[in-house]
Amino acid sequence: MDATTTTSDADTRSLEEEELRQGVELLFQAYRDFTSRSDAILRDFNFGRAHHRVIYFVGRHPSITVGELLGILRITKQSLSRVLSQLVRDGFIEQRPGPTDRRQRLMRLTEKGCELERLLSDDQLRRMARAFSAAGPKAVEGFRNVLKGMIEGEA
Amino acid sequence: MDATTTTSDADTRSLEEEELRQGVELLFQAYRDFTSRSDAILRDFNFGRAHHRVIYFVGRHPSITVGELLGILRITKQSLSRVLSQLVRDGFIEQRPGPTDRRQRLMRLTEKGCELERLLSDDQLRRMARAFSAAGPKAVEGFRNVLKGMIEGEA
DNA sequence: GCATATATGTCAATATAGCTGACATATGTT
DNA sequence: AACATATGTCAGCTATATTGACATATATGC
Repeated sequence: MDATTTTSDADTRSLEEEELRQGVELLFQAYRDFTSRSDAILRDFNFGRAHHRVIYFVGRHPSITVGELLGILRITKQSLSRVLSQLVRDGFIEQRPGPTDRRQRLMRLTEKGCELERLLSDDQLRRMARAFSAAGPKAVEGFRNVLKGMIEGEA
Repeated sequence: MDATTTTSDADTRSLEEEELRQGVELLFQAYRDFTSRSDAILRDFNFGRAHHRVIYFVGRHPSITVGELLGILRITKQSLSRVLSQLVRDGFIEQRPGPTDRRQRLMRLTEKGCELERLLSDDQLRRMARAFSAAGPKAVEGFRNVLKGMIEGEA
């Protein structure tokens, strides 16, 4: 009945919309596969994806404050608190009072935290590297530009 | 202290790795913003993102079976069951026994389901359209190619 | 110095979305 | 008849988020 296997009622939609929907679907699947790997490692530490995100962003923004991290993650401080206090307690992240504003807790990865970060990132970076080199530099630039256009405020 | 504001210890990493990490970060932020919008609409229906995904994929693959949907979503039937039975009960999705294999439940959106699908997709499609047209057709192709390279098995 | 605002932490209750395991039913296949 | 498959369902668990309320330390403005 259907000429196409996957996009059955595409006929009733414009080509342009079909292109957009294909983009949505690709993004969903890529993100799903992208995040579906480090979980085994995390489970060994009794951690979840939330811990990964915290480790990632603290690693990338050393001396970040709690408030800034909340801004990046867009979650509540209560949600962050649970994972963050575990990470601090277990020695993956250390906090120091801010030099000028001592209310702040500046965070950075410990040596142990760096190791875990690398362990966790490895698969994602490899996957990204594979996709980048398969698609080529021009494609990578396009990838970046489209993503930037999708990010809030960067439009 | 830092010459760069965001990527402080980039200096100790290769340019290539920095490019990959930038990709990871962009993907995270884009996906976060991309999915952070339809939620208000969903809440009016007492639905969550899981419902959205089911509606989306049933809309895109009419006559899909439960098993196929599970394969796309990569969740367990118990997880799917909760949201799917709500959607069927509330008349957004209808199920019919398969014509050849009557064990199957072929699913499709009802009229009501189509309306909701459009309502939910609108924001995401608009956002995608904005990013696509801002970045240009070459970038869109690159975007697609990189994402495809990140999808399991498509490497 | 007092009042107020900010940065952070914490307690408690709740919701969503996933999981595993076990078992049931209907139907198809051999 | 025996077995396999597609689906459904019950029960309990976990992770991750939410809101609301309140506490503490520190900054800042007057």
